[in-house]
Amino acid sequence: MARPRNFEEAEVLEGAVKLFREQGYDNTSVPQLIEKLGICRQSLYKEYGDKRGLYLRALERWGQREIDSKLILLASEGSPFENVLTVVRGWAAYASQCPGGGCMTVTAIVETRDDKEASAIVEKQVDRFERGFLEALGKAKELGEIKPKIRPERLARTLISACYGIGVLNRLEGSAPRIRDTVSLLLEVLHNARQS
Amino acid sequence: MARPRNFEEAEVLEGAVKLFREQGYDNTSVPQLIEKLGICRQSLYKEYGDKRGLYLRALERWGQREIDSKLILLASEGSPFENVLTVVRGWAAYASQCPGGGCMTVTAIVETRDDKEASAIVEKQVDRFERGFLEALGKAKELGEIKPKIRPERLARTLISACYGIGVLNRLEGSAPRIRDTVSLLLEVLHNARQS
DNA sequence: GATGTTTCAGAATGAATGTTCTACAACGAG
DNA sequence: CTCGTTGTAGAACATTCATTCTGAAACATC
Repeated sequence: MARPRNFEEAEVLEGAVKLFREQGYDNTSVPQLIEKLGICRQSLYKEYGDKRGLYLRALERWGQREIDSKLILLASEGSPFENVLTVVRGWAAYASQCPGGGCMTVTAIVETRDDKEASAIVEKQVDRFERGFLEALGKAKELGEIKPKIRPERLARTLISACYGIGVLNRLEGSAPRIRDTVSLLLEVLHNARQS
Repeated sequence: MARPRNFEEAEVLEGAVKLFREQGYDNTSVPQLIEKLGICRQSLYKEYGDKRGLYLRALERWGQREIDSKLILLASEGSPFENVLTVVRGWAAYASQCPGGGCMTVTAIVETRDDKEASAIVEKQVDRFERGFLEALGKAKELGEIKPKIRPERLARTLISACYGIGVLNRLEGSAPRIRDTVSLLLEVLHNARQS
């Protein structure tokens, strides 16, 4: 009953994630978004309200995708402790594969410190990630995979810190050795926590 | 032989550090700088070239001050290992004292990813910091304060990662427990590395 | 084929940005 | 005092930004 839209919701959001992730919020202009996303001005404003609206949706989508994949790994069958190791290794591998490139969440933490709505989205995702670690470690403890005196909460929180620390340093050229050694030491800590 | 200037170099730079640190580069406007720094437009441009010039100077000053204070602590008399502990504890204490507030270096890493000059300044400071840790840990090893099998490089790199990881998380509300546990675990790792 | 509705494409708008220009003020030297 | 120099104050400028507005285009229905 009307002219068909020329864009696909999913593609637009995906493109927005890409642009905002690579360039940040301020350095991505509306004209640029229009050009790269294949959506016209009017539709963008009709669909998302404004630039910030699109950003928030993109941020949420990025976090959802990023964290979901980790949670699936953490909750998958087999040894929960091994799953934790897999996620940590994977996080590090991702960093080393795209040096300089980056996690949108890290950018958002720094960029949107005064935007409560954006902060809430980020916090939610980080919390989900941490809970994922915590549940896996809790299960590992129940299964006797880690020593009784180890506190899963503390380990989970440290893993989160390490992950986002890696996320920042990955933005800094010449930090590959730092990331490598950090992960190596982290894995050693985990190894020591293991019930042998 | 001319009209005396109405501003003090040091004050201007100090104010610029404060503003850029709190708000970032993009969100700090030239009018705002003029208003808060007590320097007039013309003088700002004459003295620093442009806004970015002032930012680079401010970034350098911040890094200089921040890292210098750590290096002094790390190289001070007494046990080098204890000095490392002091700096780590101090870094964490600073974070917990100003939650949400932040290290200008962390912001710069994220904000200025395409600015080679700014990146160079940041890298230089981070390297200095890491070398400070490394030298202290090296001395500690010579003195037999840490176990022979411990590699100071790896430990130093990990400490850097942890510090800047803390710097990011400090921007995220509700991360105080994460920071606390991370430091606690970090100190435990150091404790285990100690030659008892 | 005409009508109604939704999308599209781009011009128009108004505010904010960084930077430059202009006129005036304050000093030291002659 | 007068002149040359340097700093100040703020107007003026060009650009860019996010956003809104305008008119044509593309479909479904009648």
